[in-house]
Amino acid sequence: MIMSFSKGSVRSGNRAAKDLIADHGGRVTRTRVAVIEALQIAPAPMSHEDLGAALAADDIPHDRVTLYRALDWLVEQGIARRIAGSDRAWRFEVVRPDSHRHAHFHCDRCGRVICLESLQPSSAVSLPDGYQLDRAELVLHGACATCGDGPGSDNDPGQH
Amino acid sequence: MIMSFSKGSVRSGNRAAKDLIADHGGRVTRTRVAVIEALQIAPAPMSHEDLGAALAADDIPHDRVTLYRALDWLVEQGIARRIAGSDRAWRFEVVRPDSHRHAHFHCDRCGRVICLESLQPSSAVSLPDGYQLDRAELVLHGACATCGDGPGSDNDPGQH
DNA sequence: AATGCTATTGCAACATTGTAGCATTTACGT
DNA sequence: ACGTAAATGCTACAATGTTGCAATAGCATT
Ligand SMILES: [Mn+2]
Ligand SMILES: [Mn+2]
Ligand SMILES: [Zn+2]
Ligand SMILES: [Zn+2]
Repeated sequence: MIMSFSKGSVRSGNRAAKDLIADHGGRVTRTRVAVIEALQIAPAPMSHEDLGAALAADDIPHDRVTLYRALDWLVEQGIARRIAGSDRAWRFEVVRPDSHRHAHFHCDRCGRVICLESLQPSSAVSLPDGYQLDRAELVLHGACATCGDGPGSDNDPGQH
Repeated sequence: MIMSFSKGSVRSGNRAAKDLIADHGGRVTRTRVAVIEALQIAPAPMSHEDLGAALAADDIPHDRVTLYRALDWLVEQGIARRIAGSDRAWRFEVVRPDSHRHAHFHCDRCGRVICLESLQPSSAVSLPDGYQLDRAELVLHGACATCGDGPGSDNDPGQH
């Protein structure tokens, strides 16, 4: 039997996109596969716009709505995670077996978001009676290394 | 000399809206005053939509855009604070002299947001080199007391 | 390999939340 | 009471999603 690796085999901890989809009882479609693979190689959470551009760059035909629905499904299935920034655009990251929930840094100048894997929102918070905690989102705001350089340099380096 | 209190004199710690505006060098306008007063009596952060409804209920004519601009100005001046929920709508709260930045709870079922005044995002986080922290936003997600009651009761009690 | 079922897609229309430009009005210092 | 810049109130426009529905295409079965 021949074992073949999917073309973008990426880095350790990532499962083949197709298997991941099939194992969750979904149909393996062009857009789903492409989105998972894009998220797996991404160094940071990607917005819907980022993903659309990534697919386009790979000549993968896709529809805006389909992309939204693919992402919804991935999140429902626990394959991806949704992150709300301070702009109104969600960003997505693939859920890796090793990594847990973590905080994010959102650069208010260029809009880039980076993962702070080592910073996990403390879950031991006391809520009012009757309130049920599902998850905590911690987003730090400020200027990233690139943007913080020149004082007052509010550049927008392509990335959004 | 006669000392008159503004009609909605509200609760301790709140300054008269007009003074607050004037002290920041702004012009005292209908919408600004109404927004501040609405936020001062509000038990929880209000969305733009909430505020529009509140003004309408008080028969205060206002324009959508003007409301947005009033809120922008209040935030710029540090009179109000903007909170990003997980829906795409910002919410606003007045900055009281006593209270500091704090976390919020966002009910994913009814959309209500409540302040967790006692929970302040820890500011002692270590960021990558060159990153500059401005502020931290911590939002807890789950079900509020009202929504958590009946299992699976995803009601939407008017409040959004 | 062809068939059938239904999960997904693709398109067009719509919804929500916010911005931009610009002529008109209004707050307020004089 | 006046003059003037700050705010307003329109009308458009932009960004980000969602809904409905007919057409398509995965994939299990034959
Ligand atoms: Mn992350
Ligand atoms: Mn609050
Ligand atoms: Zn940046
Ligand atoms: Zn609720």
